[in-house]
Amino acid sequence: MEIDSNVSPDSSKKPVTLKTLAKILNLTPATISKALRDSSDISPKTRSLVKAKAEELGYQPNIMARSLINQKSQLLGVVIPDLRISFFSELTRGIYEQARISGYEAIILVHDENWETEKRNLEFLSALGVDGILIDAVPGPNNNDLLKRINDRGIPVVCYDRIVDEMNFDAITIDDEGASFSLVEHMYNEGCRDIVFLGPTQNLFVAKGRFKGYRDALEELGLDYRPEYVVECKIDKTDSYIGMKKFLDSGHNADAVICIGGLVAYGAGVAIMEKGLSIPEDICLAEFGNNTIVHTLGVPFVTVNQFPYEMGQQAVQMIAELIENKEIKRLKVHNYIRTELVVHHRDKGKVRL
Amino acid sequence: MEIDSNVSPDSSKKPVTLKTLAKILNLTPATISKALRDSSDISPKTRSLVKAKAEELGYQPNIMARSLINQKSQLLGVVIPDLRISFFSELTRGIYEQARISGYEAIILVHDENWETEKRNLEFLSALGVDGILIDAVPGPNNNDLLKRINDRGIPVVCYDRIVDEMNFDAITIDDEGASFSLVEHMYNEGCRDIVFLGPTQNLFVAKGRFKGYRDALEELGLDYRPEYVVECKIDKTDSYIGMKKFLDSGHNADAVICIGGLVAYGAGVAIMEKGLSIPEDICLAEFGNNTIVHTLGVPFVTVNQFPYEMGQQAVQMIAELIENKEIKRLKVHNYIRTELVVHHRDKGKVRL
DNA sequence: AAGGTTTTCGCAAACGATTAAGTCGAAACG
DNA sequence: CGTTTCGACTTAATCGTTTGCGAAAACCTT
Repeated sequence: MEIDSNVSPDSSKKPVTLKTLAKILNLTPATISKALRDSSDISPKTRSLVKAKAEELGYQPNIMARSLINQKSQLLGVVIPDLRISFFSELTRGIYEQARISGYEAIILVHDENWETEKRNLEFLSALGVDGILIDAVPGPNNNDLLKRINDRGIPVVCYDRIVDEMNFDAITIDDEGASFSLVEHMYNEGCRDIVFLGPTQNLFVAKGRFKGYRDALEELGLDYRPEYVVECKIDKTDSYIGMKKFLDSGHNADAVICIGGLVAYGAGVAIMEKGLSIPEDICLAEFGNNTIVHTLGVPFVTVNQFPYEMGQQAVQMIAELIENKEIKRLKVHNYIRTELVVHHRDKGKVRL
Repeated sequence: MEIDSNVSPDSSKKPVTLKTLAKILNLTPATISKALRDSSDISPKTRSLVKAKAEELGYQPNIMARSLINQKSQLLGVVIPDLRISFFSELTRGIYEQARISGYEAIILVHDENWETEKRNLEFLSALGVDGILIDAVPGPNNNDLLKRINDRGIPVVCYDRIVDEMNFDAITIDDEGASFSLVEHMYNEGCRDIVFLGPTQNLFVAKGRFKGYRDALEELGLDYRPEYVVECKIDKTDSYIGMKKFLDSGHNADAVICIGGLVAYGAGVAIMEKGLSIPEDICLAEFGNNTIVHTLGVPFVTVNQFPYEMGQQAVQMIAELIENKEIKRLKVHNYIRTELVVHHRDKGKVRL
């Protein structure tokens, strides 16, 4: 501890407002406001005078006050599952960078796969008065009513990555079905025949799609669909660990595991390695999202790159458009973003910047 | 594209305000406001009547309006370098979870090691009217004036992880000097004698501290300080890659590299492996923060765990206290958070949930 | 110089919520 | 029964901005 020399005892402690400037310049707040917004109402002389003073005193328009009167905040609410997953942090990056470009500021909130947290987030965003909401929802219909109410009050909603079922919001996702199909196909070509699907299979657009791709591929490739090879688990590393462990203990053979995401793949990977099996020699591990957490297992795996940054960008573009022409809109838009199958090898020379 | 059945043609599209409720219940907005806040001014009957109606219509107090009149937003501004680095995302998690507990909502913005972005972020937060600001600053004094002005206007500032030089804000960091010292000591005990320091060494409290710990340890251990073993680079994987590459190409021997953070360690790791050297057999790699990105190199490394979650929590507690007793404060507080030396091994059985 | 036009600025209301002060009627008191 | 007190609600001001309208002053025009 040391004496703080930076606290000027009677520094103003008051923000500079229109009123402050008005008083100093012997004008009214209205005039200052107009001058700063380059209204033709105000003479060029006064305009530059005002601007100079505003600059000097470091005037900053109060966003809250402005939003109140304008009924527009230029704020975008973003709800996202978990920033520690690289897929999501990259996606978030796409969102807030594009948001600035489009003239908005992104307010980012995490729901942590918990619908009550999601509820709080949505309520907060709505109460804050954001102009639109981007949501990567918690599985399940828990907050559908709330979302509907928010949407009914004129706040557009766009889903990204995961779609909120039966709500018909505009959305941007990958082609889950197709990507999942390709993944199974790839495994097949590598010689795998006993392919496990790990993750939720319902309640979630993503889950349904990826599961359908899995089933369709099996059929197309002439493999039997065996329900015991579908291991249901939550999007959670512990839950997937338990699920995978149980499967392995049950004595079934597997030579590939398709996981619905990075967290699930991580849990599965741990279970497999604990069992003394090696990846990919004994079991091929696959997931969606090319997540960093899977890399920490230190073993090669197969992944579907979803270009999260681009997904974030496009989500913002969609919501921006919705905000700007609210009335015209009558159609549900569902855009798909490209994907790419990536096979990681043990060859460490391949590590890239 | 499909017809959107969810757009109710003339759904109100109007948020429910105090006025709305007032009109419906034949009362004035003032009464509603008081009723909802359980003022003894209002009779129990009316109170429950109002509450019922508010619940029914899903009334949400407008945060902007409330903040305007209260001159308090219950918002915390958080500026952070890069959410893709696990140290920061974990820290952010500590922040927003503690923020809720303390009754605030955290507005998270990323500066991306760019001082102009940092400036925009700070200006936005100040204009938004946050009650306090938490900052993990961009190195350099670029925004010191702005920070000072914001602070002078009564918005408390707390630094976490990195300290803003010469500003005397309250802060929470690790004991950079001590941790760095221990790291060098550890390397020495492992037999390393040619230890490189990689990263910035100035302009940044963290950098200065870690660099000082490095120098002090060398001296204590009886090793020569050789300036050519200090490789300056920015907190950026490409820049550290270039720096490390240059060092290796110059023919110097090294058996350990202490990197200032995860990004730097990653770049260094790539350079080392590209050179055909192996980690840790030829060169030990060390960093601060136990960052996931370093794990993606797939090699064992040494790290200083900084307990980012706890750091975030404590940062919030500090700012909350500052906000709540603004006038009393006269001392600069600098709290230190514990650290822990972690040595990662190649033994993959050790992978944990 | 008188009338007309334009420029330049002030007035006042509004956004939604909060709160001190005020009102009005009814119960309580001596 | 007159007066006080209190309960229950309303009025009005406020936070910082924005904006339509009105008014005064300046500029033309003939």
